[in-house]
Amino acid sequence: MNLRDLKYLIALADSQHFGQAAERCFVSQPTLSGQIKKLEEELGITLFERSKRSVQTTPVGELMVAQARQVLEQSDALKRLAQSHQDPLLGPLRMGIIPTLSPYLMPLILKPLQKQYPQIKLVLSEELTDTLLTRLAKHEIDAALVATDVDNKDFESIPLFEEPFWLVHPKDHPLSKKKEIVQTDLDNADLLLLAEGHCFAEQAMEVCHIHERSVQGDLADLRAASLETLLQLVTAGFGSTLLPALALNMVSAKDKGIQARKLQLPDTYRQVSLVYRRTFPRHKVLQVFAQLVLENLPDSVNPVYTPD
Amino acid sequence: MNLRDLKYLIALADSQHFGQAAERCFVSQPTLSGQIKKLEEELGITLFERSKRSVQTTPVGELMVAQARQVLEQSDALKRLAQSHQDPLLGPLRMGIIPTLSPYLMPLILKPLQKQYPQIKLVLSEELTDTLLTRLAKHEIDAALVATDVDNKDFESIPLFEEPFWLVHPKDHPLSKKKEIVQTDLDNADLLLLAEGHCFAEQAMEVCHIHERSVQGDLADLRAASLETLLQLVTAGFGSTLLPALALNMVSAKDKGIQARKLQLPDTYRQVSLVYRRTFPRHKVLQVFAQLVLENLPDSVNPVYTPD
DNA sequence: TACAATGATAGGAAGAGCCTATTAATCACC
DNA sequence: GGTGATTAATAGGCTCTTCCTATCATTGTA
Repeated sequence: MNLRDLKYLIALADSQHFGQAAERCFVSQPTLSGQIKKLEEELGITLFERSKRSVQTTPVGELMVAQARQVLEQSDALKRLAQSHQDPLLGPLRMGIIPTLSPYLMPLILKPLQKQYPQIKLVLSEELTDTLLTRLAKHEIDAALVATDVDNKDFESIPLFEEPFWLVHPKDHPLSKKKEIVQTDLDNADLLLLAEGHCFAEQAMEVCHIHERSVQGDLADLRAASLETLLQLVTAGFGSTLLPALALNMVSAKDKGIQARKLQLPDTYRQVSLVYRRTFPRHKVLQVFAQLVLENLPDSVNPVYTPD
Repeated sequence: MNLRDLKYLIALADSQHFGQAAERCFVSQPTLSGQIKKLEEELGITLFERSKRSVQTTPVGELMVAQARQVLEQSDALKRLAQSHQDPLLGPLRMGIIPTLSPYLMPLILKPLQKQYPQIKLVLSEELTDTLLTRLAKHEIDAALVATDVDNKDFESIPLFEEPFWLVHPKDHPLSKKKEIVQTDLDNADLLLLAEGHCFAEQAMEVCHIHERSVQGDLADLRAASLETLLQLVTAGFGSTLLPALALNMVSAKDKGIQARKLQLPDTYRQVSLVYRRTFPRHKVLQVFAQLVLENLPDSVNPVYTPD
């Protein structure tokens, strides 16, 4: 049995005429005649009572025709469903993003995204890099915005921008007297950093060559769960911290008692990129997304993405 | 698109493994692989995200799979429906029957039919021969029990039995003194017959060689609408009448004031047969029906049907 | 590093579907 | 009553699809 056969069946039931039904199906009369006969043999029932001069659907045939219409209706629904999903921009885009980026990047792009590409339905998950990559591998998310180089042959990355690190300390901190922040300053800055797992902490320490011992709280549980908390601690005078550039909007807006200073050291930034499975079929939507991020970045970061 | 393709799609979605899915569909892995690829191209969407090592259904793919299940479910329903109608005995048998036969034959066969073939659903229509044949041609009924030879190349007949004519008259009628009824007696019998259209009246006159003038009521509206009415008239002394043999059960049971006598004239009977369209596909159910009628006839009629 | 597993590709064989031409039967119209 | 038109079925041949086997490329594992 075949969808085509069912079309023939319905055409013949509608027209009660082999020739006309064949025409409606764009085949010759012998073709339709033969296929109907085969269908009858396969189903084991007579669908049409033929005289030499006319055709009439049998009562059983009517039942079959009604059911055949159901089948074709469902298969048409399938085709329509497929058609409505041909646009790769359409459908949910399940995006993971790290916590040290999400609250500062997302406000910048959500509105433009909604405006320029209303068909893209962004579903966000805020989690640590490891979790994101695991979920990416499990197809639970489609892509992730992370700040680490990903070395996995299943994944590919689109580098988006470089985000410099800034030092943030209370205004009455000894460092506020210095014009420029140099390497050794960091070692004496009473640094507060995020808890384990946040790539930002490790990256900051690595690229800024900070020794473990320069960081507070390893033992005293003074490592914070979010940049927000961290900033609260700095404001309260517990020490200084490093923040990624995008997080600075928050600082300037909120508190006058603290000071933010761009590091003048080389390579003190992190690179944010969009990671996705090499096999992800809707590559287009990622390009669109990357492009849109770039168009809405502030000057405090350096774009690196170049669309093909 | 094809029902087979949808089976492949579902198998692959279920097993997430080309080889296993192919096995489940009794085809080789390259076959399934190729067909899935073709289906994806036809639908214009990626149904599965393949890495070198594994397969995963895309979100759009999941939608398609769900819809494909709907299609296959409906097509399975069609097959089941067909299967359940393969028995030609099954389903309604729309039977027409003439009024001078129905009330006497049907009581004899309905119970045995119900008992021996409970799957046959008899739908009865009681109408004059002409109407029955018209409806038969229009496929409104499947067969008809009539008492006339049908000469129509679209129709075929199964002769069932010969039903003799009896003369019925009041006990105090002059004819009751005669031992045998002969031709000339009929001309003086004050015959009452059925109204126009009933084949029985015409047949009776024809086979018994009755002259038009021997019949009452042509002008005085004394031709009755049913054999029941006719019998009432005879009982009331308005004259005599001819009845088909099966109708005699009624007479003997009801009234002692009248007398029924079998005609000893040659060929004074009518032949009851089962008429159907030559093209009617469920010939079997008609044979079964004819056989059953025969088995339940009283001795007052002569069976003529011989099953093949 | 060799081997097993997996999906994709190539090439050829078998089958299904389709078309044209024709037949057989019926109907309608002189 | 004969002739042409209409209609469904059949025959024969062509084409496209589907399928198989064999093979390759890649990846993970022992």
